[in-house]
Amino acid sequence: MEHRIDRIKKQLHSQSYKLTPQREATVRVLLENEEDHLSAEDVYLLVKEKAPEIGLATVYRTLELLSELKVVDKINFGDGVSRYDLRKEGAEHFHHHLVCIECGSVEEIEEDLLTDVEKIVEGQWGFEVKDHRLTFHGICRVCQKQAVSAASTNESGKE
Amino acid sequence: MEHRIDRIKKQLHSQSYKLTPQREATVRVLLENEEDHLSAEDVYLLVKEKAPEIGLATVYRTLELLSELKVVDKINFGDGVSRYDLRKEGAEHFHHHLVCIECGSVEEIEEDLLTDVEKIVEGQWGFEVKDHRLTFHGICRVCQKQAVSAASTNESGKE
DNA sequence: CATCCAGTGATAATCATTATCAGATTGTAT
DNA sequence: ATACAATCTGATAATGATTATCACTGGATG
Ligand SMILES: [Zn+2]
Ligand SMILES: [Zn+2]
Ligand SMILES: [Zn+2]
Ligand SMILES: [Zn+2]
Repeated sequence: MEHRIDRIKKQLHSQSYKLTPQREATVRVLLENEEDHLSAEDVYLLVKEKAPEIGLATVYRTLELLSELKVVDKINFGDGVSRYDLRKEGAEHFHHHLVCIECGSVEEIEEDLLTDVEKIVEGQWGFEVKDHRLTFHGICRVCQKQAVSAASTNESGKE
Repeated sequence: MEHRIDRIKKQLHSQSYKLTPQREATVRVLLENEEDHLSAEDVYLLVKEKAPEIGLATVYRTLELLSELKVVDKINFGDGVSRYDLRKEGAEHFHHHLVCIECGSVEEIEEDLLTDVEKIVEGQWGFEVKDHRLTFHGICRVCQKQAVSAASTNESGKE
């Protein structure tokens, strides 16, 4: 934790930005909720618990700054809000997501998976890939099981 | 053109929706600008040229409806507006996009490219893929050429 | 005809995000 | 320490996209 804060601090300093208390509080919230996909509002409410004096605008500004520095990636799952996702240590690219259309859960995929596809895109389309966004929409493991058990219940009930 | 309108008409009827004049005008605009990625506002302005009496709300409603019927796909390139992209005839999945971070141009990729990746996701993550969104961010062919020629100009100018 | 109801247009309301601006904080030169 | 400039912050207003509301229309049904 402290280690990662230090790295981010250095990254900020390298562009002559400071790690102010507000920025640090925001980063801590992101680190503590790394598995989630928080909106700016979500982050704001969580930061407020520790640093009640912080303003919403500052949270937006901080997230924007972290986004420029590639500390976080901004992503949109189509529900009208931007979400902010910490980039894993040393990750070259943004990771992928599995969004369940039944329960709304979001799972992460760390593996790159796109190496071959990017080669094709570079070779065949002459497009120099810098980053990507890949999201799959479908049915998660849990919802699949529920569908199966619901079906067998119906069957035994001779519906 | 008429052929595709007919198919969409049937698709609407199959869910007991009607192809009203407003809806038809909207669909025609989408067909005539298939290569673009229009926002709701864009569509509204274009439809107004032919059917000046149409209201913005109706355009939003129509796009939402077409989206549910999978006639169009709603996509967000991160610029704060939703864009609507006609699904190609008979296409199983949404197509992919190449967004240039220099000039903002958007190129399309019809080829699926993700068959293998989806197999992995289904096998290894147990996730049943229904659809996907894949966007590459990078430098398009044109901007690459410009960068090269700019560099050689500098060189010959002994900058 | 009377009734019903999906669909429509105008416009108000909502909600996320951005802009503004005065005050606080920091670093630095004197 | 004092003065000064630059950065940063919080409150709040403004913006802009999208959604909700509501009265009205036109076609279908009996
Ligand atoms: Zn699920
Ligand atoms: Zn994620
Ligand atoms: Zn370009
Ligand atoms: Zn497209």
